Amino acid sequence: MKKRFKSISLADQVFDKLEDDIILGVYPRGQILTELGLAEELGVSRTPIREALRRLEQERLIADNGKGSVVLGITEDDLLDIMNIRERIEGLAAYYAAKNITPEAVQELEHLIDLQDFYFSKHDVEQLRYVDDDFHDAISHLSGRMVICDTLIPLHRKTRRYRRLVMGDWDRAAQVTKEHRAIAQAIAEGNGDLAQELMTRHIVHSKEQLIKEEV
Amino acid sequence: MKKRFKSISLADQVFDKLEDDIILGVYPRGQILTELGLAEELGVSRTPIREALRRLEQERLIADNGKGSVVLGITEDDLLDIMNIRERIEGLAAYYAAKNITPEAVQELEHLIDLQDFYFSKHDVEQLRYVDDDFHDAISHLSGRMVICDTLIPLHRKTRRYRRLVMGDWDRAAQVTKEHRAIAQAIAEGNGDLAQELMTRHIVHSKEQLIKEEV
DNA sequence: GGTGTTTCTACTGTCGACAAACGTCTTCTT
DNA sequence: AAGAAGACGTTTGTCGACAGTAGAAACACC
Repeated sequence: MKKRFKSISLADQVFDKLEDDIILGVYPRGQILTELGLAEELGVSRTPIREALRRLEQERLIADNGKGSVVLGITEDDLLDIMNIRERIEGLAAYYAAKNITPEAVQELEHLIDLQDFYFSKHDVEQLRYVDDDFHDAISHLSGRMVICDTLIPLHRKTRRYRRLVMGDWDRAAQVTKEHRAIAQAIAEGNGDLAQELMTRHIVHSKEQLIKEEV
Repeated sequence: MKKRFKSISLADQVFDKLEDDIILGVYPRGQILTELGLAEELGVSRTPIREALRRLEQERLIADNGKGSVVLGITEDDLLDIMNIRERIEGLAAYYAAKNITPEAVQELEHLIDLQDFYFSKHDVEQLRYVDDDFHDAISHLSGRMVICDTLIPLHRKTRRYRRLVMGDWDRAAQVTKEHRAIAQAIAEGNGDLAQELMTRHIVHSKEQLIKEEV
């Protein structure tokens, strides 16, 4: 049997945990994180902590403050900017995904759509949120354009916290599943222009929903 | 006298050097870099090298290959994607810059425009390239939107190599200086919509120029 | 009491060392 | 001769240690 699960390094684990905690607000904006403190808290040496902090710094989730790292997190302005950027870029990803479509890709998208329908029918908000993430990440990957992936996927991760809120609105969740299905179909048919337009509209809707919730 | 120059850590220096070397092609695509090899070559220990490699990995300039890191660099596809993304985002930066304009910001932009005119009159292509970089970075910063900065500035860095080619075309360089001046003026006047449109058109022109050169 | 100076403490930057993982080459067996 | 098994070398992941530094606190002096 092929080796399928590559061992995750401690540094990766620390990064995943800290990223999640910061995005979800476990570490609030303004909190100071020190390498030694985290090392003790997580029971590892400073080396993997350092690596994780540097990556968080590069994603601007924390900032070096001379004395420790201060948590920045995601502000409401950030969130608006993220949606504005996604609104302008994510259609490109869908376009290229449609242009590069393969039978395997179609299958992958269909699987995600099926999952989405399943969790929707079960009213499982948490899982719907994950599938939503996966759907958008999958299309980014299917575009085959690395720069687009690198631009979009960090933005997807940063919206995780708020995605939960949006998906909690059941009418919107129903609309999302419908829009996703239409996008997947356009991509499967290789209709790049349609996929691009549907995706852009989808993000615009999500942005409007988000603005509405914040008020 | 105030301490003005913060000491740059070895890791930062290594990162800057490697990033430059990869973007400018000193390390060609496909070359394998090992931590130990670089440590010996640069005369530092593996720790700062590791940190630099991880950051390069996050920018997808290299990829971990199990045995060392393989240089990816910037492909022509990447470059096209970068310009497509900038074309869609950089107008936003200009828009916000115009909205947040301050007297200091106006002065900074005017200074960059003056510099640009100066180097243009001296036919100094190399310096023009730097000023071009600075101009676009400055507008990103003036937008005051961190997510936009984080999206655009890495893309600016990655186009450094090709910017030199473009600026070598003297007609285009003249046009660039004119377009920059118009953008700076729109921003200084606080005209966000105009700044956005001028900036977008400017990037579109640059993209078209780039495509023309590659053929 | 306020201000400049010194000390102190906590943190980061860097290093060398050790162990685990992975591929490679040799060697043994059939 | 071909294939399997094991030894070897290279590279990375992780650790603890040491030095340098920057801010804070304590102290002395006016």
